[in-house]
Amino acid sequence: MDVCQEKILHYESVQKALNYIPDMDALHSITGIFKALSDPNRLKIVIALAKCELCVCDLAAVCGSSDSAVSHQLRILRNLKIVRYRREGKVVYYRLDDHHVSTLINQTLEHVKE
Amino acid sequence: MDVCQEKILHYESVQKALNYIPDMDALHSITGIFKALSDPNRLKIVIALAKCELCVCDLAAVCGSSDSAVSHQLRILRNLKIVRYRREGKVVYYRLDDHHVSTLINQTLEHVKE
DNA sequence: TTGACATATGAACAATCGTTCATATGTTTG
DNA sequence: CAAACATATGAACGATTGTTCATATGTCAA
Repeated sequence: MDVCQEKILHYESVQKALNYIPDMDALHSITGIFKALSDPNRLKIVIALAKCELCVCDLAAVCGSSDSAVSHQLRILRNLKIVRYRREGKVVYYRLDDHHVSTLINQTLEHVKE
Repeated sequence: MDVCQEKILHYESVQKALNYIPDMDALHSITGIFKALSDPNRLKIVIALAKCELCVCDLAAVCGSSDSAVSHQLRILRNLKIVRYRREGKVVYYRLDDHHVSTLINQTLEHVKE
């Protein structure tokens, strides 16, 4: 693993730090999760789903936004495998699919209380 | 706390979920942290600083980007009180300032290993 | 089949983001 | 003092984002 950078003041510290930087794939999957949780409406969705299964129009009520906007956001969360869904007639129920995200959200909610 | 939305299929579940949604201020400070960690270079910076104190040009080497770009990113992290710094002559040393973020990063790195 | 309903999707738009480049600030050394 | 160096900042740019609106899909009930 080469570091081709001309100006480094503390070479050993940089080498040490680089050992902790995940590879590009892992890095992108982490930032993907964080980006998903960086939008207020998406965060509301995930917090709500961390507590109970809900359908699209319920989530729209939780977020205070339109069904369409929520559906778009859910697609993003679906693609990231953060949520999963099941259809029951006309209604589609969503819930969390990633236990890492579950614990992340629960820990975050604990931190907020402090 | 009123819910003024015309279409809700599961009113009780929505009410229950709403109890867990933090107020707007808390919500924005959470999404602010997540947004900060949603950029690959900023995440690299924070991971590196979770392990050791580093100066700007060291961090540029860690990220593989320019000093200027890193400085801009550090300003964002500073404004969010995620990092703090100390000046020693010409060199400015950065380190993490928020223990919530420290534990968040360490837990995330643990999750990556699985 | 037709209408109503729940959800999904595509296009388009303003807004936000992260970089680059040029330049400014602050510090040390000669 | 001036020159060199480490860092910070402002303007500008293309790229990405989240919403809205219109429309499509899928399901049920009459």
